[in-house]
Amino acid sequence: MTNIRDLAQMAGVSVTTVSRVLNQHPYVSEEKRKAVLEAIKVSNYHKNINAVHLSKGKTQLMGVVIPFSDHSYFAMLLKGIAKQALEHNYKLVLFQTEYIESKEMEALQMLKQKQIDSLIICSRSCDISIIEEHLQFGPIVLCEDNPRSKISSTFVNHYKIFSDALDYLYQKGHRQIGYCIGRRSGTNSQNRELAYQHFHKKYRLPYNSDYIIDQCLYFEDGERVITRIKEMDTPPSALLVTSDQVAAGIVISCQNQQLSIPDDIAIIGFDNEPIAKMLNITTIEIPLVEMGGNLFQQALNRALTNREISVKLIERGTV
Amino acid sequence: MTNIRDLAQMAGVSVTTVSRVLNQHPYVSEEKRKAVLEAIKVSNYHKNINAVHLSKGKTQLMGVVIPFSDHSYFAMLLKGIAKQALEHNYKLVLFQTEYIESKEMEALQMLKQKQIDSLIICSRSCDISIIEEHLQFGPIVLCEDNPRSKISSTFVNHYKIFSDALDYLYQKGHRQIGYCIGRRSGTNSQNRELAYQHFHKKYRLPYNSDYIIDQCLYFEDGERVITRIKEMDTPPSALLVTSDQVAAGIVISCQNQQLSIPDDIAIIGFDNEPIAKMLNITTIEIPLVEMGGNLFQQALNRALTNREISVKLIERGTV
DNA sequence: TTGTAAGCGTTATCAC
DNA sequence: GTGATAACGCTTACAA
Repeated sequence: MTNIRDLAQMAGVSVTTVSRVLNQHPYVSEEKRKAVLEAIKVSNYHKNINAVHLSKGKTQLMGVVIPFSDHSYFAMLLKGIAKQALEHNYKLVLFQTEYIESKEMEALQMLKQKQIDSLIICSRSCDISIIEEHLQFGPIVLCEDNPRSKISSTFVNHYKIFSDALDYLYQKGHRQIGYCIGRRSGTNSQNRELAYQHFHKKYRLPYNSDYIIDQCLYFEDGERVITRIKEMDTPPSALLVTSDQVAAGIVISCQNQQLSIPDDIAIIGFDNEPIAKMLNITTIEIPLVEMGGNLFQQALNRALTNREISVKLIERGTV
Repeated sequence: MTNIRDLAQMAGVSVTTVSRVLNQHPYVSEEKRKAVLEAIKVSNYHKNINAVHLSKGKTQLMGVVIPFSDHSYFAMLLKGIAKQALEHNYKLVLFQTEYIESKEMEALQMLKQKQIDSLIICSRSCDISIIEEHLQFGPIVLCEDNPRSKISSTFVNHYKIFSDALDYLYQKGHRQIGYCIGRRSGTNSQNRELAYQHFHKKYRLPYNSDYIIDQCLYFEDGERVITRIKEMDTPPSALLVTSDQVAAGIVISCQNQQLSIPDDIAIIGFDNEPIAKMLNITTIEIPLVEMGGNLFQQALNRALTNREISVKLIERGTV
């Protein structure tokens, strides 16, 4: 492997001059530039980027933490991040954590060790205080509403969205409303649960924890939801489903099992994915790709910013 | 940022000893080890991994090229790769190319520049000769059947699979068979097209290029397929659909448009995703996660291996 | 416009 | 067991 010193020797110049040519800096005579370029060509030279990284203390690598790479919500966030990354000449290092805390720690570890310049955590498992401790090693951004934290974030107000959606269903006459969620433990999930509790208090409705169905991540989970609902003595008349994929699975399951939508059960999905349009599912549009782009921008800066993204109810045929 | 030299000074030992402790090498007295460990603790020291990379000439980073991160086929391959990566203490650098050649070139560039140790290309855009040229910089593996090439690969025999599936449909009485595909230009796609042509020759069936429908990637593309088929004077009686997602979209579309499956049109999907089971779709099971794992293994070695993975027809209700 | 030389933070070789 | 010291390949003051 030929290096910058070999090049300097071949071209009969100093390493500085070679470096200048390599990084298109000014103040190099055309003559020497050509000599260097020639040397590069004949030697089939390529920069060792690790040396650059060590020297500069930067890697142009950004870490992205997601629990599952085959889940549409995260895939869309990732799409937005990847697009911005490309434009800004950053590469992405992917951490697929499956919500295992130790895998998330590995990402933080890499930030500490300077292998990545900054970190986007799309869904967090480990404690917020641990994240904060790592802030000294580089920008970290989250995709959740964490007031009074020192961490930048892009988020939607899940409390408000859930409240509004529940109100909407209430206006439509629903009194027994359940919801489906991926996991119950995240910040976003907890905000939703809070909204759910407050809703029941506000309208003095009986609170039924059976109506909260978790582990709803993929299309096929919709089947389980319907099976479970059919077993209930007093099933909910409406369901908030925090993923259009799952909502779609529910709709299909209902077809298979002769349940009528929205008469037997009303459905509101989330995200407004194409599948929701196709199946005519009422949903709450969340601009995930845009959010991904915003997360990237925040990770690029050191500034502390918390940006709320607004959403839109798309009324279709499942309510 | 404290470094290994500071540590040596603090602990009153040499950098070598510190390095030994850091890398758990033998031949360090318990006494000095403790001193070093103590220094590490009080100084909040962390290795600069870039220096390690430079020194070792390796990064423990593996590149993965996929066209779309929100496509289930690639998401599953990625899942398998990520799992192995974790076990072998490798991190993944993701290149989302959208089939744009220049983005694939960036991945090759990083291999050249030693920022990644090896590269897995799940779906290739650029010429095979370009890949071969880059083989000198590190292992590159492909996910396609490229006989007589010097490139390692894990693949399924798309020619044979397609031939068998077409024969199967022929036995079931179908004479007008079409197929849906993502793009027509990849090696895998061309093998399938070849099988399709040979099938028609073998049974002396009229060949109708309208029966090949491309750009079929996502669930929602199923709708377009059905729209198109309904416009045909002599529509196919069966469809090979190279993705269960699209097959599922087709099945739903048929429901919406009062087409009966398999009477009006028979469907065979690919991959055996959960959605196929749920919608009772006959499909060809491809162990994508396992293939991903195998790709990783090959990328880890320098040996040239070409491994064919076998598949299985899962008979359900759409044929 | 050009070059010298001092980093960047490790690992590896070799002598003691 | 231990420690100098030379790589690794690049960037960047600073000097000329």
